[in-house]
Order: sequence, then C-alpha cells, then structure tokens
Amino acid sequence: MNAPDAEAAPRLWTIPDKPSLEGLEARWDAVWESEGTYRFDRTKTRDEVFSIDTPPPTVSGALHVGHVFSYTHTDTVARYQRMRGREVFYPMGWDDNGLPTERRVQNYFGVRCDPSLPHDPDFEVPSDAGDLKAIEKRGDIDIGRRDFVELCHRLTAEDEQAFEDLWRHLGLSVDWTQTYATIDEHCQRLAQQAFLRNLERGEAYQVEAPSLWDVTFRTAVAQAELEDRDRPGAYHTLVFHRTDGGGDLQIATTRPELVVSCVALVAHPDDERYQPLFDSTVTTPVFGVEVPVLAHRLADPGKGTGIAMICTFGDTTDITWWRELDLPVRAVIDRAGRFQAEAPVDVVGEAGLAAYARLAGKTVFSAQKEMVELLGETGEIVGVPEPITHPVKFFEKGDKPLEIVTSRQWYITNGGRSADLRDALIARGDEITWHPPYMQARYTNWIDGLNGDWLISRQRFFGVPLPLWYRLDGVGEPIYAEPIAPAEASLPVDPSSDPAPGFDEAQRGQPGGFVGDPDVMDTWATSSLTPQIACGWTVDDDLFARTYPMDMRPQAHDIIRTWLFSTAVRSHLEEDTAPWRHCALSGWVLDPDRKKMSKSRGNVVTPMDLLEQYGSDAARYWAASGRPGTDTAFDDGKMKIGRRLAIKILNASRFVLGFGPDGGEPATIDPSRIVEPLDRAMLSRLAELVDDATRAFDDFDYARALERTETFFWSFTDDHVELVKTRAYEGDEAAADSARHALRLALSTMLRLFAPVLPFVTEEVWSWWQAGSVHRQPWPTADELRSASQVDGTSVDPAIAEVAAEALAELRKHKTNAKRSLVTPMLACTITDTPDRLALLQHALADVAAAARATHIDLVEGVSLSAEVELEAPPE
RNA sequence: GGGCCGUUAGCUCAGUUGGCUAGAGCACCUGCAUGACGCGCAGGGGGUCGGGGGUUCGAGUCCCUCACGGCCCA
Repeated sequence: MNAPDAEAAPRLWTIPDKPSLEGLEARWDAVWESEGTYRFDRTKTRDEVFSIDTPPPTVSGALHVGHVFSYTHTDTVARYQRMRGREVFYPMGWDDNGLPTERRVQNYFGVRCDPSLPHDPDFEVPSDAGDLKAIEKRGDIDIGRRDFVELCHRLTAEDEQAFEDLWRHLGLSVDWTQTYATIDEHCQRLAQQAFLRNLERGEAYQVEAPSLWDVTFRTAVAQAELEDRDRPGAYHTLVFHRTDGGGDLQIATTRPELVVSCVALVAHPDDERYQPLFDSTVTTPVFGVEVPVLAHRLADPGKGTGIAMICTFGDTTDITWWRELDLPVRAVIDRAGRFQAEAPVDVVGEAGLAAYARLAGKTVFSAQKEMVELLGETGEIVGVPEPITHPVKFFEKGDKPLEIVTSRQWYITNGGRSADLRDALIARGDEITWHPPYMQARYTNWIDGLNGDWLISRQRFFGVPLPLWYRLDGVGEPIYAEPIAPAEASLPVDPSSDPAPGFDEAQRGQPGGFVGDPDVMDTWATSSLTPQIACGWTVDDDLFARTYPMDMRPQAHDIIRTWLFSTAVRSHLEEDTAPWRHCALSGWVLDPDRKKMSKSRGNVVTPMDLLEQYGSDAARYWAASGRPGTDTAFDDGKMKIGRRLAIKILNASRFVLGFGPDGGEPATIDPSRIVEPLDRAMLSRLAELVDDATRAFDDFDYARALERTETFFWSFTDDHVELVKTRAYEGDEAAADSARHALRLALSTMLRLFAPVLPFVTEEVWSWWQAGSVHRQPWPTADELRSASQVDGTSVDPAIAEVAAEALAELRKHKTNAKRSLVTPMLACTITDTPDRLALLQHALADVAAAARATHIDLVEGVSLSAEVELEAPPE
C-alpha cells in the first residue's frame, strides 16, 4: 500500500505537449494493480475501516449500463472514504448461484438437468456449445446433476471474467484479492453453517403446507419473489344449492375449474344478504359436495356477488381462510400444474366421479374449458362469462401463473408469523442511516405486509444444498421429523452424493437407511449472508472484528424486500445487530422513454462500447450525476459533457503547471507566497467548496459534490485563470509567484475533489507533477485553504473574486457586442459601480485591466455595475 | 384501495434551514483565431416553478387539496 504522501518529495514535472484521455484506463488499472493501491490493510482497527457490502452481480445476466450506474455510485463513496483516511474494505462478489445460471447453462450448452441420472465420469462439454442453431437441430441432452453443476461452474467462470474486465475498465477501486462467488466452497459452507445454526436455535423449520408453486420450474417460491401481473380473466357465475330447501345461490368466480376443490363459501360478516345463511350448508355444482357457508372479514362484498368459493387452493387468500376457518383440504393440482388422476375423496357420487375423469390430467387452462362445458351440461352456470382484467401472481422469473401446492418445505423465521420478531426487525431499520431517508419506509412497509415466514427450500439443482438427510423407516419412507445434520467441520456437504453421518453410501434409499434432502436453498439464503461471507464469519475472526457490522450497503431500491431485508434477518438472528450502518439506494437507469432498461425491451446499451466511446471518466460522470435513489434517464449527451470536463481538466492542468519554473525544478506549493488579494479570495471560495463537497460526500451525495466542484472548476478556468495569467507570466516576481502557487494549490485541491468521480484523468494529471497516487492522498480540508488565504491572520474579502469576475464579464460584453475579439486592446475604459464594490475591485484592478487588455481603468461611483470602453479600431 | 417518490426553460436537471430580479448544461441564435483547451471562449433569446386554496412582511421551498406520471404493496 502507498502511504499518503503529502510529505513525500515533489517530483519533476513531465507535462505532455498534447494530453489525451486515450488509453488512460488500461494504463492506470495496471499501475493500481501492481502498486496495490486499493489493497485492504487488515492491520487497521474497526474504527479506521470503512467496509462495503458490495452487491454481487448476477454474472449470468447481461452486462448493462445499469451496472455502470450503480457501481460507480459506490466507488465514488469508496474513493472518498479512502481519501478521508479510512481503510476501505471493498470486496467484489459474483452471484452465480441459482436459476438465472441454470437457464443460461441450459440454453448455452443445450442440456437439461435430470437429477435421477448418475454422474457420468466421461461426460464432455458439448462441442457445439454456444451454437444455437446446432443445438436446436440436435435437441437438448439430459445430464445428471453433478455434470450439470460442473457446466454451471465452467460458464460462470467466463462470465465473471467479463464482469471483472468491465469493472477494471470502469475504475472500481475494488480489492480484487477479496473476491468471492456465491456458489464457491466458502459460500456454500457458510450458507449451510448459518442454516444449521438457525435450525439449532429453532429459527429454521420444515412444514408440510400449501405454498406458492411455479409449475414451469417445479419449485416452491417465496413471497419476496412474487409479482402481480394483469391478466385477462372472466367471472363465471355458478349455481350452488342450499341444503335447507331455500333454493340456489349464485357465486362469481374466475376459477370455475376449482369447484371440485371448493371446501366452503364465504361472505363478509356484515353482509346482510348472506347473514341468514352463515353456518348453513350448500352443495357444489356438478360434484354435489356439501360445504358450509362461513363469515370472514376478508370476503369483499363488492366483488362479484359478494360471496366467494374457498378452494384448496386458488390463491393466497384461500390459504388464509383455510387456516383461520380450519377447513379440510381437497387439492387437485399437481406439481406440473395438471389435475391429478384421482378425484378428492369427498367426491363420491357417480356423476361427480365421471365429471372429474374429464378433468384428470388436464392443465389448468384446459380444465377450465372442460369445467365450463360440464357446468353448461348441468345448467349450473348462469349467463356468459364476464371478461375482466385482474392481477395474477407470478414468480418474477416465471411465465405461468403460480399455483398453490401442498408440499414439505423449509422455512426461516422472518417476522411474518411473529409480531415480536417483526417489530424487532422494523426497529433494526432505525439503526441504519438510509440514503435517501425515505427508503426506510419501503423496508418497514414490506415487513408490515409479510404474511408468512421465509420459504427457503427450492426444488432446483444449481444451488447450495440443504445440508440434511432423513432416516428411512422399515418400508423406506423418510422420517422427516428427525432430520440428520452434519457436523460443522464437515461442511460443505452435498446430501445427494455424501452419505449421512453414521451411514454408509450403500444404505442410501434402503429401508432403515437414509435419504438426502433433494432440495437446494433459495439463492437469497446465500446472498443474505454477504456481510458474513465477505467479512470472514467463523473462518477469520480477526477480519470479522475489523469489518463487521459493515459501514455501507449499496444496492438498487427494487430489492429492498429481498436482498436488503433478508440480510437484515440473518444479521438479526445471527449477530443481534443490523448488518450495516448506512444503506445507499441507487435508482434505475431508464431509457429515453422513461422505461426501465432491460434486456427484454431490447433497449440495452452495451457498457464496454460506451466506456470505449466516451471514456470511463465520462461514463462515471454521467452515473455520478444521478442523485442517490433517483431514477435517471440514459443520456449520452451527459457523457459527452463528462468527456469535455475530463479534457478540460487535462488542458487547464497543463496550462496551470506550465507556469512552473524552467530547468526541471520541482513543483512546489508554498502558501506563504500567496499574497495577492485576488488569489487569496479565490482560495477562500475554494475553501467553501471543500466544505460543501465534504458535507455532501459525508451524506453519500456524490452528485452534489460533483456538481459543486464542476461549477467551481469552470469559473476557475474561465474567470480566475484569465484574470491572473498575465501576472503569472510577466508580473514581478512576488506577484507572479503568488498567482502560480495559488493556481497550483487550487489545482491540487480540485484534482482531489474530482478524484472520486474521475479517477483516471485526475491520476494522470497528478502523475505529471506529484508522487504517489492521487487516490491515496488526503482529502482536501478547508482549513489548509483558509490558512493559505490569510496573511498574518487577516483574511481578504472573498467577494473580491466575484467583483473582479463580474467586471471582466462586463468588459468582455462590450467586445462581444462590438463583434470584436476578446484580445482587442482598449484605448480607454471606465467602470461604474457602487462604492462598496469599487473598493473590492480596487484589490484586483490590475488583473482586470490586464485580462481586458486595458492600459488603465477609471472607476466611477454609481448605483450598479456598468462600463464604457473605447476599443482600438479594427484593422482594415 | 394503502404507502412512497416526482411534476421548475424545447430536453436533462440543480435550487441545504422560506429571503436580492428563479439557475446550470445541452439544444438554438450572434460573434471570436485568444500565451491551455474550437471537444474552446464571449454574448443572447427562452420559464405565470403541474392546477387551486392557505400560512407568512415574503413561498419553487411550509400546510391542505386536486390532476398527471412512476415505484412498492394489497
């Protein structure tokens, strides 16, 4: 690591004749790597460290500008904190665990995982991998789980390299020696270990219960993975028959195919229309099953006819009713989303059984058509279905509506079923500083709306296996109530290939033997442990003590309910603390039509092309212009401005440093030689900027810091440099020195202020005249500038800088309005202004006159600024 | 239906605790070869700050209300 080298010997100036942005990324990335500029120094204590819980990107997903956007935000804060003297712990992780990788591997290699197939030791990677046409021609190859997982590892390794290349090109100041991947052995061990500790403490449990089920992926999914999508549907009005002889009852439903699994009707307790029927019974159409009419507050009197079927299970409200009203189960939909072969036991009549036979084996979609036909035949459907559009629950990665299937699943407590835990987790939110603050409401609201614990088991292949086995009884049935857990020292384990402790592999599947739990954990069950993973929980106590709880969690606002919340749950359960002190939420990148950029919309811009076209500093400039938490439109115009800024920094620096002494003398900054009032006024203004930028960065507001710095910089080049350049060139020694040292001090300061956002161009300029990396320099302080702006303890009025700049602008205006060059000499010049302002201007009058090419300026007292000038006659 | 965010110049956006005549960049117009930068510099036109009401000496800023857009959750 480089020591901060403010004290180090200044180096000789080597200023290129024609500075350029081209190639800076590759050059400085290599230097930073070889110098270990961003290497974490683990001798630092907790209060000296700033640790960042970086989002591990899903490597199997496409790289897009959204990545450039949010990761740049984090990097600006990391660089700022590093310059503030904090030792920054900034690891990168890859999220290669889970369904996106499975899908990509299936498509890329043309394979399908069949867990029943054994491992094939001779398995070779398909030679036509990546060739979509060839794969389509030959069809998918079925392979065993171990071979499938091997392919997952192989492909994610390539994807990770592409991400690392992008991150390096973008200039993320990551310590690449700390990298982890959510499917690597370390993460698997840790995820299993954390689960086992949840199990020991009773926070993890299994239960056979109805849960949301994706029929395409054939896996259970959690509440956090749901999304509502509007889908067309239709109210079908069905006829139920009262058993008290009171006639028929009409029920509106969008899912007539579930009549067979109807276990009750329900209406609102206050609904006078149905109050007389409560606790009476009716029989279902077609199947003739007797069901009760019940009251429950969740029934909506305004929906349909105000009375609904409760089916097991049509939607999540059915689960609530079933649970709270203590109803039986008549499930009909299997794990493939089809009607199972056998009718529920309560269907006993011949007609009912015959009707069910027409549904058996059908998908939900075909079963509905068949059922409507059956209802028509019995005359138990009224009128024609009334089309509606209604929200339907989908797995966020799925294409078919979720069904509800009863299965044995593992859960971790998250407050969804415990008011105490819920309140405790909401209170954890108060330990975190939210940027921007209103994001905390999303966290609180999500927890408030939970309706169950966290379902963590998934019936998939590429993930961290649940580290459990079950004993088999005498007839080979698993005894789920007594799961067998491994010793922590043996982790990670794969129960599908490792035998249970105390058993021999030969006993797998045998009566009296064992069977491994076939499921993997939800990918969030691993991702929720990124603070523990990165900080070395249980494997490196020393590192853990220096880095945890972490200082910063940066992430996008759309995954507060998943990643942020689940991480808070794990830290609460495991460490009894919030996992971080600050959460910084980034917005989204929108396309120019204000739509979220995504691959499916085809509006994604390839980030590497962008970085090469405009330069990484320019892309970072665009990203850093997006305020924390705010969605930002993709805008290449903004990148052009960033590029211009970077070029301007090169040119202005070259100019400022060009005033240096000849003959290879070292660059120095000697504040005691800054004596001219205008120079001191400029530094005084710069001190205010440093205060402002520091406050902004302390509040994670990189956008504000950049904006203020940029504004100052442009007025510095356009006004201050123009005012002092003649003096710097040809003033007497003391006056010239004052200008030069002030320019250098200002440049040094601004380079450091820009460094978090524009790491390449600032490093390039720094290298021309300073030793070490700008990124290991101390962040500028207002104090150093204020003391430089004073002489013998007396300050100048910083307003001198404004008055001088405004006077110069007034004189320029006359030249421009006369359509003359700004270097046109003035034969005479009079400036009128208020006495106060004239007094200030007096301190910079020689500089103003030189910049305006006036040999002499007369001052006249008046009410406001104006000028009269006489320009040299234009050449004929 | 509930919660949150937003609405300021043609476009993208600043505007910290209320306080000079509401700003910047882009775009547009008019000029300028100037000791670094023409990817530059100077100057200019352009806004009843979404509508309405209120508090205040004073509101883009605070309060109420409505409209529109977005996100999250039912």
